[in-house]
Formats: sequence, structure tokens, C-alpha cells
Amino acid sequence: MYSIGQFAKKTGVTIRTLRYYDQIGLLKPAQISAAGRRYYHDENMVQLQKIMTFRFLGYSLEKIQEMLQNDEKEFTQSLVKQRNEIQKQKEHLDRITEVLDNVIPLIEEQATVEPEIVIALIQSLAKEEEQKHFLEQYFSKGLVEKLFEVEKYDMVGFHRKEFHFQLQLKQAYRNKVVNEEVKELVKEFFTLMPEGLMQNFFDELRDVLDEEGDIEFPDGLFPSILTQEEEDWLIDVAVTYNLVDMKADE
Amino acid sequence: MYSIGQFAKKTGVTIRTLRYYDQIGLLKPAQISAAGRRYYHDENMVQLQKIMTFRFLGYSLEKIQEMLQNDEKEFTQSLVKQRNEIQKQKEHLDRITEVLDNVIPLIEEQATVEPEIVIALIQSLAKEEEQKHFLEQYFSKGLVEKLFEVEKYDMVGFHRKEFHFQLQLKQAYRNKVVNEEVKELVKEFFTLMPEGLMQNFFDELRDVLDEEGDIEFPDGLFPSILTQEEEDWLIDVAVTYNLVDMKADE
DNA sequence: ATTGCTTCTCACGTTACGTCATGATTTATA
DNA sequence: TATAAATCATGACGTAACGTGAGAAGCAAT
Repeated sequence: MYSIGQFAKKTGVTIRTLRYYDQIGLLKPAQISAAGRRYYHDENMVQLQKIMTFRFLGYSLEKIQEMLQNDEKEFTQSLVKQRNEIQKQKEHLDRITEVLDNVIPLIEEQATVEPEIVIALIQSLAKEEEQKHFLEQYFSKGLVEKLFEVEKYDMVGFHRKEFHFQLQLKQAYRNKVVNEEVKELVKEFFTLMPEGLMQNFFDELRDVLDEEGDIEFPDGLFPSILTQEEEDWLIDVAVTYNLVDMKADE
Repeated sequence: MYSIGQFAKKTGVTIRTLRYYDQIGLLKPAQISAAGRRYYHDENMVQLQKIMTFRFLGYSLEKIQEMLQNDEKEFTQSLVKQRNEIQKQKEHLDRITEVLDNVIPLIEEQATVEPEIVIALIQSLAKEEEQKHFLEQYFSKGLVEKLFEVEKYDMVGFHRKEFHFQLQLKQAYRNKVVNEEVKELVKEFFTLMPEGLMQNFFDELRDVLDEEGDIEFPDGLFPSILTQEEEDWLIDVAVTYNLVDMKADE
């Protein structure tokens, strides 16, 4: 027979935890004295070991309580389910470390990187798969792959340019500069891509717009610092004006 | 200018979340009407995107608040720290999946496995490294390795025998059976090991006991269903009685 | 009897919101 | 313009698994 303090020392759990388990009915002490003090028996040890094993496997106390009552039956099947559960959590963490392992070297080799850029970088990495999947609804697989390769080739540089591009666009929009200057901006931004790729992109974009009329972008998938108005305006200008112009350049 | 509902839709976060962020001062709406309604501006979008990026990386809202105030400075260093933090969490999950991936095939190939056995199995897997480390303080590395190999060779069988061994010991202790029967029990249990290994084990054990007098087992490192009394009694019987007997057998 | 240690029962704090309940305000429709 | 419908507001409680006191009571030893 152990007092709660002795039992806690023996098992390595805190007194508070034992009281809590008593309270929720997960582990009732073998005896309670007239004065209300808890006394634990060796069988409580076995029970607590079970509980701690389940906790190690990541089960919630509620699930543990169920399993200790229903006993054995579902327990073994439950293990498979639990592995999948843990696996899912692990994949999430894997994704984060993957992104961080991509970003950290990039900012370490550069002298100074604006936090805005880093954030954009992380965002695009985090949503990469989702973005690809979305774009492949409209564009060819080859084009999408190539677009992302351009970004990967010099991530920091790409997002830095993208950032400044957006800043300048905002400026242009405020000043209602509609043609020559904006055209230059867009052109300059697209110098990041090889000529041929840019052509492909605009060709496919024009086809899509002809067919679908308008593309609905799910919110937050392509985060930018532009407002809705500014974006609409950009697409308008880029497509009607620049697309034609690009083709005329040929 | 968006109402809170529009803003929520645009960003994909819930209204409740926006109100909460307002409450803790993480994201204040651009304007609040005389009637108390929140209106969000595009700059709030940028801020929220930052917040969501940090959340993706696993930062707490409190840390995020700090970083948004102190800006840039520690942010990049913080990334490295955060990667390590995530890494630690990942290692924990890795350990669990490792254990589960060991256990699940074992119980799948056996027709019926008592849950007690499975639990013992998981416990020993979970504490394996710790146990080895502890044992190597007293026993030679080679011996410890070999002992664990015996267990690994047929985990389910081993823990099943161990379990029944402990049950019978309890029985024997209750009945105060002190010699012949217990000797047989211990002998039978140790048939799990090859002869030579058993000899090594008892030889080293005797040496340790001669030198150290008594081994202090940290609580919970070697979980068993035996009470303290029973364990002491077992060691007593096994060492004084059986050890001598084993050597006499030679 | 007093001191000192252990234990008791509230009861609030933690994280990041979800989920009502109830009431006010804005927007749409008749 | 009156009213219905949608949206928004503020509490306030619930979540999971305890940590952390506060204040009182029990227990062992001096």
C-alpha cells in the first residue's frame, strides 16, 4: 500500500496526475481513508503501466478509458488505426522541416533578405503542390512544371523581383499609369523566364481565357500583396494590352 | 474594405478566429464602425498572410506577436531554432511509428495475442534504449546485446512466456512454495536462452551482486506485474538458491 | 502540544479557438 | 417605408491534460 506521494515517486507520474486520473475515473486508488486520503495497491501499478503505454502511443485519455473497458477486442485493430494517425501527424511535420530545410540555406547564403521575401518564399513552398494541382486544371503539365522550375532556379531572386514588381504595380495603379510604363514592368518581370516559355505561357493563357472566360482563383492559394482591384487591373492590362503586344513583337 | 464575413471568406479563416486575433491584439481591423463592426483593409490581408505562414511553421500566436513587433532581426535565426523544435517532435513520432511497425506485424501473424502481452511488448520496445543503457552500467556490452537478441528472436513468444512465468511466480509466492517448484519455474524460463548465455548472465550477475551489494532499479524502467515483495523474493531465491544450483549442475 | 511534512479540496490558468445564446445592425425585399 | 432576412456584436462556457497556487486538515515525531 502506497500513499499518493510514494506511488507518484515509484511510477514517475505527478501527484496531480494521479488525482486527475482518479477524478475522471481512469485510475481509482485501491483504498480511500476516512480522511479522504488515497492509497494505491500494486494492481494500480499494472493499470497505470497500461495507461502510460497507451499514452506513449499517443492515445487520448478518453480512448484509453474506452479500451481499458472494452478490453482486448478492438485494441489490436486500433493499433493500425493509431499508426495511420501518427503517420499523418508525421507527414505534416515532414512538410514543415522540408520547407525549412529549403529556406534556411537560401537565406544563409544571402547577406540580407527582407522578411517579406522569406515569408513569400515559405508561402509558395508550403502551397506548391496545391498550386500545381490547381494550375494543371487549366494549363498543360509541361508548362506548369517549367514555370515552377524557373522559380526554383533562384528562389530568393525570383521572389525578390516578384515583390518589387508588385510594389511598383501598386504605385502605377495609384498613379493611373495605364500603358507604356506598366508594359515595361510586366515585360521586365517576365525576363525571369526564357523567351520560349513566356510565349507558351501567354499562348495557353489566351486559350484558357477564350474558353473559360475567367479563372476563379481560390482564396489564399496565390498570396500576393495586391488588392483585388489591382489584380483585376493587372490581368486586364497584361492580357488585353500586353498579350497583343507580345504577339505583335514576333 | 471588407466586412468580417467577407474577409473571412477571402482568407479562409473563420470569423471567430478574426475576432480572437483582434481580441489578443494580433490583427486589429483597419476600422471599427460606431456600432462596433469590424472592417478590414488590404493591408490586413498581408498581415494575416504573415500570421498564417508563421502558424504553418508551427509557431505559437504569442511568438508570432513577438516576431511581428521585433520584425526581421531574430526572425531568420528563429527559423533554425524552429526547425530543431519541429525535428524533436518528429523524432518522438518516429519512435512511436517505429514501435508500432515492429508490433503490428507480430500480432498480425499470430492468431491470438493477449493484450497484456502486447502491452509488455510495446513497453519493452519503448524503453529498449533506456534499458540497455542502464544494464551496461553493470553488465558487459556483449552480454546486454545478446540478451536483447534473445528477446528479438521471438518477441511474442518471449513476452508470452515471461508473462506466464510471472503469473506462476505470483501463485508460488502466495502458496509459499520455496524451493523445488520455483527452481523449475526459473529453469524453464531460462530455457529461452542458449545455455552459454545463461551461464554468462549468472556469472556476471553474481559478480555484480558481490561488488555492488544490491542493484537499484529505477522505477518503471523494467515494468512487471510482480509486487516489490515478490520481486525481492524472486531475486533472493534465484540468486542464492538457483545460482548455486546452476553451478553445481556443471 | 507543537512543529513539519504530506495530503486534501477547490479553483483558476494554459492554447486557440468552437459553439451556443441573445441582442443589435445592416441589407434586401415587398 | 416597413418588415423580413442576413450579418454582426458581445459574453460565456467547453475543449485536453494537467500545472500551480491557496487554505485547511491529517499524520508522525519531538
